[in-house]
Amino acid sequence: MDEDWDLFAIVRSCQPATNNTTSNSSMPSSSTSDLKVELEYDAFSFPNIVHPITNEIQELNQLFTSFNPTNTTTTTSAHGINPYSPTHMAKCIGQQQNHLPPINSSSIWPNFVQEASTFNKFHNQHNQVQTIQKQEFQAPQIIQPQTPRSRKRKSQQGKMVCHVTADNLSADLWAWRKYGQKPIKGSPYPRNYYRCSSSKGCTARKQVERSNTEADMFIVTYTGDHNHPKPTHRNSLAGSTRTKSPTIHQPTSISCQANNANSSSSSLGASVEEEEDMEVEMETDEEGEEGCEL
DNA sequence: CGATTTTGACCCGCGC
DNA sequence: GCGCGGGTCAAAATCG
Repeated sequence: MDEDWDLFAIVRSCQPATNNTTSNSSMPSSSTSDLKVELEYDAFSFPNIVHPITNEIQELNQLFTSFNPTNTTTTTSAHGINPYSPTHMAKCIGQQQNHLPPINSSSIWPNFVQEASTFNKFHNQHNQVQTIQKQEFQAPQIIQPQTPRSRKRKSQQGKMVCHVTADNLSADLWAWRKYGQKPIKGSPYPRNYYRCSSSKGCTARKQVERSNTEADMFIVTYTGDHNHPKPTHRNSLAGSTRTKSPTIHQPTSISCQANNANSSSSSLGASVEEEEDMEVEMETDEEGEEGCEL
């Protein structure tokens, strides 16, 4: 069976380029890095496990979707910005990043909620001037760039960077389809490019690369916006690996290094058991981001 | 057959 | 203007 889901592929593909040639042949299991791979793989052996908290983006999405009066309807502002998109939220949150404490979820969430209220105000205002034309998530809602294919540097676009462990990687319920892999200058690990496969018109992108300094951490960069509801469970086909690497079935328990209770997020039905494993960097688009403009 | 991964080629923003 | 490098495309291979 090839149930080893795409995290394994991610992990495999995030091996240093020097090891890429051996990734398909055999999988030595003695080194510590391989043990880590097994652990990560094991975390992916349970795709049905729904992590209480998956990642910041999903929670943001849920949070702000819950604030969205239209709830299941993607709302795009007249300026082409979906105020409920993770990316846009990241931008806006980032603008108050200066007075946010360092990564401390218990204080982050109230700020999110506060932001959500602000957005709700703006959103309601925009609803008065904009007719929601689509009841479902469909491609026509996508704001097409003027050029068929935006080549704007991602570094200049709104994005959210998360430092996550493999566990958190596995907790991403969105269906991602890999569309590219590039070696990154200065990094021994390649960067993997994923797009959301849940909806054809979805512009959400995800980049995964292994951390240069912390081998057990992954740098996940989210860009773009989901224009559809979050899937309730993972697509069984999504992310299935095609390589014939031997499957590794070595049960290992997933260690939760951080079990800090988080009251603010528990109200969302999510326990933040891995908060310490996940760093979220809200990177703002410094150019042309008129605050939380809508 | 449809969906995915792989991977080389291509595009283009950006720095010099 | 040029080259580098990041991001995307798309054909081929693969799998369920």
